[in-house]
Amino acid sequence: MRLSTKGRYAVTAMLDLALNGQDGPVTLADISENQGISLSYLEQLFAALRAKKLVRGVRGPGGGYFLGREADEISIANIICAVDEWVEFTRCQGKQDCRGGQRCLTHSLWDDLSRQIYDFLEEITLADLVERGRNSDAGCDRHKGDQLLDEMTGKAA
Amino acid sequence: MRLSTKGRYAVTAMLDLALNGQDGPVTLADISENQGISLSYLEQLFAALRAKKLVRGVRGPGGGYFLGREADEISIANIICAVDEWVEFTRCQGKQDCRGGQRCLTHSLWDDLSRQIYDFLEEITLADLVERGRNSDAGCDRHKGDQLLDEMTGKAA
DNA sequence: ATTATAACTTAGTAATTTACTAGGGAATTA
DNA sequence: TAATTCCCTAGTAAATTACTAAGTTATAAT
Repeated sequence: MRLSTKGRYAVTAMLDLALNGQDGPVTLADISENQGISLSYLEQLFAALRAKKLVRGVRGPGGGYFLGREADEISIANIICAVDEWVEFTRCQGKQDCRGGQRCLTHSLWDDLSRQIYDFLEEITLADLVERGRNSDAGCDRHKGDQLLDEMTGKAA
Repeated sequence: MRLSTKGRYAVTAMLDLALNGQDGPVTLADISENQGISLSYLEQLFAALRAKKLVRGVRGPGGGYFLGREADEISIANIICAVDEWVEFTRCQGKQDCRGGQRCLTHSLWDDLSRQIYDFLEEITLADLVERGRNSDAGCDRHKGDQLLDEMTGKAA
């Protein structure tokens, strides 16, 4: 089990697709600028996401990326697993002896926890996040950037 | 938000304390051998845990470490935070502009998720893990270490 | 057809984090 | 006094992260 900034990059990039992929594909160049992640690093992340069919690429001019499935069919666990490959279960696999059960016991307790976290993240989908964000008026502090923000998001001034 | 092998080390070490700290303190040397973590690395981890009052050290011969509070008063979030210092909230803090709301929106959605994970881990205590492990018969493959393990966990043979 | 676009691929690298080694000091017990 | 164990600092090898560079391939527009 692992959860790092790499996973965060992947999730926010996928959120970007979920939010902006309605009318046509989203280019990595766009995401790069939106999220402040280098283009080439994004390409690496998306290679992993593509391998797990979480995104679908379209080449050529006007191309870009779509979500590989509906947003409510993609869990956070799916995304994290794709880029962080957390198959880090410590079920003392033969090699490492159990040191009288003590090490093995704590490992097994950790595995239980790891499983709980996985199940938790498996239940949260991209669609959930977008939906909850919409409801709770989650946005940045609306102080001075209001006009600019409203212009871009299409709200009336 | 972050969750790495460092956090796992900290949690399993704390589990070690919870399991073996009933009758007297547990030495880092014991934990080192139990968990297969280098002594000096453990000292670094415990420096962080000590700073957050999650453990209490006793010096001198016969010394070692106790839990700083009762096992049901120590959450997994407490432990992870102590060693991984995940204060990694991306609430675009003035410096980084919002790029027309787009970056800020996904960041805020991530923060929501991060908060959800935190709340989840805040609800799980060391005592919970130990208890659930006992109930679900979580141990290693019960082949040869049975008697020894049963002795330690106090089960009848 | 040619050209521009944007996905794909590979190799290399700076920066950071992880996990450890080494060498001590300070408190406490025997 | 001596042994033990926590405590502290500095240095370092290994791994990971995040990026740069330099391409190739597929597709759409001209």
